[in-house]
Amino acid sequence: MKLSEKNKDFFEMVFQVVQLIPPGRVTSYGAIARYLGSAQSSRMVGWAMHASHQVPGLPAHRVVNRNGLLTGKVHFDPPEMMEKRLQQEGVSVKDDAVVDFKKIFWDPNVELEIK
DNA sequence: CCATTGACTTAAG
DNA sequence: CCTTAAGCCAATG
Repeated sequence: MKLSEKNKDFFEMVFQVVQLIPPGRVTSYGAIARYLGSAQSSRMVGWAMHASHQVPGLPAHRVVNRNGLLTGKVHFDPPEMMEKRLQQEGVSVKDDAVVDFKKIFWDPNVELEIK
């Protein structure tokens, strides 16, 4: 093995965490970033999500911003699919924002435990 | 190679 | 409540 299977570390990690998000729950870019050790580089998580198109079955709709707003909904096939899926999983969305966001917030740092 | 942008976040006014 | 500014790192032109 040489320098072939590197790169994508961050992306892979993001995808894994996103897929680990349980139904009816949501998380934020910052939380994922922190879990990955990028703490303040929540933007990179966003970029990773931008590349999520190469990962089918990725529940990107469960990832919202710190405000619980569906900021990335416009990047979905039909933008309304994001909130649609969330509602489908039992997550109430109002005005492009997740209702009781704090309650259904899923923090990988907590749920996946910190070591 | 430099400049701009981006699915973010926090702080300050 | 809304606007600016700055920090962060990668991708794109």
